[in-house]
Amino acid sequence: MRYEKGRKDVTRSRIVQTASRRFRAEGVEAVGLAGLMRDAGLTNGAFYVHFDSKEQLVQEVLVDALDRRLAAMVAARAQGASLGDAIRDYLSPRQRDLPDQGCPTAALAAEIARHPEQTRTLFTDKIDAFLQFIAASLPAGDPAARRGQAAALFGMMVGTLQLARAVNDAALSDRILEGGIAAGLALVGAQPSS
Amino acid sequence: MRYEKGRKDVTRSRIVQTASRRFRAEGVEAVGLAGLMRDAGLTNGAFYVHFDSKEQLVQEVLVDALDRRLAAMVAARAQGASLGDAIRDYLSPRQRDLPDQGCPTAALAAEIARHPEQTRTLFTDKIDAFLQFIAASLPAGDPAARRGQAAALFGMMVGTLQLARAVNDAALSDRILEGGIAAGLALVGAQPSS
DNA sequence: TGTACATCAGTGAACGCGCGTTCACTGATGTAC
DNA sequence: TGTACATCAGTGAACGCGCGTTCACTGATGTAC
Repeated sequence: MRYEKGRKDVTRSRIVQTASRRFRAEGVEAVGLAGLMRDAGLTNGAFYVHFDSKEQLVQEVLVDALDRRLAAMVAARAQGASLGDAIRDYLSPRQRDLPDQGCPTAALAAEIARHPEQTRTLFTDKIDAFLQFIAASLPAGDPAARRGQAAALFGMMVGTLQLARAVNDAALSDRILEGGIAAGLALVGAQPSS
Repeated sequence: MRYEKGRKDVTRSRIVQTASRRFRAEGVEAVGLAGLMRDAGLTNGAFYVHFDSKEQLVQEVLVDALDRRLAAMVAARAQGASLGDAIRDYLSPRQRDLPDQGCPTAALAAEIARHPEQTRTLFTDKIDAFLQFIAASLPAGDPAARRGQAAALFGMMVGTLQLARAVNDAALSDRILEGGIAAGLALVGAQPSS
C-alpha cells in the first residue's frame, strides 16, 4: 500500500468523531456532509471513500457514541461510583451545557425514531444493553420490576435533560435538573414499591 | 372585503393544524413549506400571505399545540380524571403510535433547544405552566419539592415515550411504557420522601 | 541504492433536487353607486 | 336590481443556496527490480 498502514482508519475515525460531536450538538439532519468533511480537514469527495451513505455514518456514530458511554458507565461503577453518582453527573449543568459531548440518546432519540429500521435496530440493541446494566445496578426488586424501573429512570434522565436544555430560563432549567436528581436518587435508594 | 369575513383565519388555522401534525410526525426541519402548503390545499406562494417566515409558523404551532394539550389536561382533571390517568394515557401504545397527534414536547423538545431565543421563550412559558399544573395536582409536599417532582415526572413521561418510539422491538417498547407508568404512579401515589 | 510502476486516499467540479423566500399576476367576491 | 370598481387571498414561476451523491483526476508513497 502507498500510505502508512492504518492511515485510512485514522481518517475515518476523525470523520466519525467530528460527526459525533456535530450530530449531538445540531441534530443529524442539520449537519451537511460538505461542512462536516471541512471540519474534519478534508473535502466533500473523500466522504465516499469511507462511507456508502450519510446513513451509514449515522449508524457508525450511534454505535460508537453509545458504546463509549456504556463503557464509561461500567468503568465508573467498577471504580466504586454509585448509580446515584451517575444520575448526578448526567443531570449536571455541565452535561446540559455541552450537548456535543453528552448523551447521544438525549440529543437524538426523537430523530432516531424517524430513521430506517436498520439504524433503529442498532439503537435498540444499545438501549437494551443500557437498561440491563442499569437494572443490574438497582438495589432490589424482581427482574421484571427492575427492568421497568431502569426504563423509567433512564427515560426520566433523558427527558429531564432535554427539558433543561430546551427552556430559556436558567433558574427553571436548574430546578428541572435538581428535581430529576432528587427523583432519581429516590428511585435508586428506595425499595421497589411493587 | 372581498372574501367572506373570517375566511383568511380559517385558511391560516388549516395551515397551522397541518403543520402541527407534520412537525410532530417528522420534525420541523424535515417538513418543507411547499409540501406543507400542498397538504393544506394551497400553493407555496400563499404561505407568506399568512406568515413572515417558517420560524413564525413554528412558534404558532408550538403555542397552539401546547395550549391545546394543557387545556385538555385541565378539562380531564375537572371531570375527575386523576394524574395517574393522565400518566397512563400519556404512556399508552396509542400515544406512542400516533406521534402526529401526540405530545409536541416529546416530539420536538430536542429540536426546540436549537431554535432561536424567541421560540424557546414561548416554549419555556408553556412548560412552566405545565409544571405548575402538575405540581398543583401532586398529592403532597412543600411547593419546592412539588415543583421538582413535577419536572421529574414530566421529564420521565417525555423521555420514556421517546425511548418507546425509538426502539425497534415491540416487546421492549411495551416494557418501557409499562415501566414508566409504574414509576409515575409510584411518584404520584407516594408521599414525597424529602 | 536508484528508478519505474502500481496503488488508492483524497481532490474538487458537477449532478439533480428541494429548500425558504420573493414577486408580478389572477380572479373571486364585497362594496359603491 | 345591475354594473364598475377595489380589495387581497391565492397562484405559480423564479431566486440563490446547500443538500447528498458521483466521478474523472491527482499525487504521495510503498513495492519490485
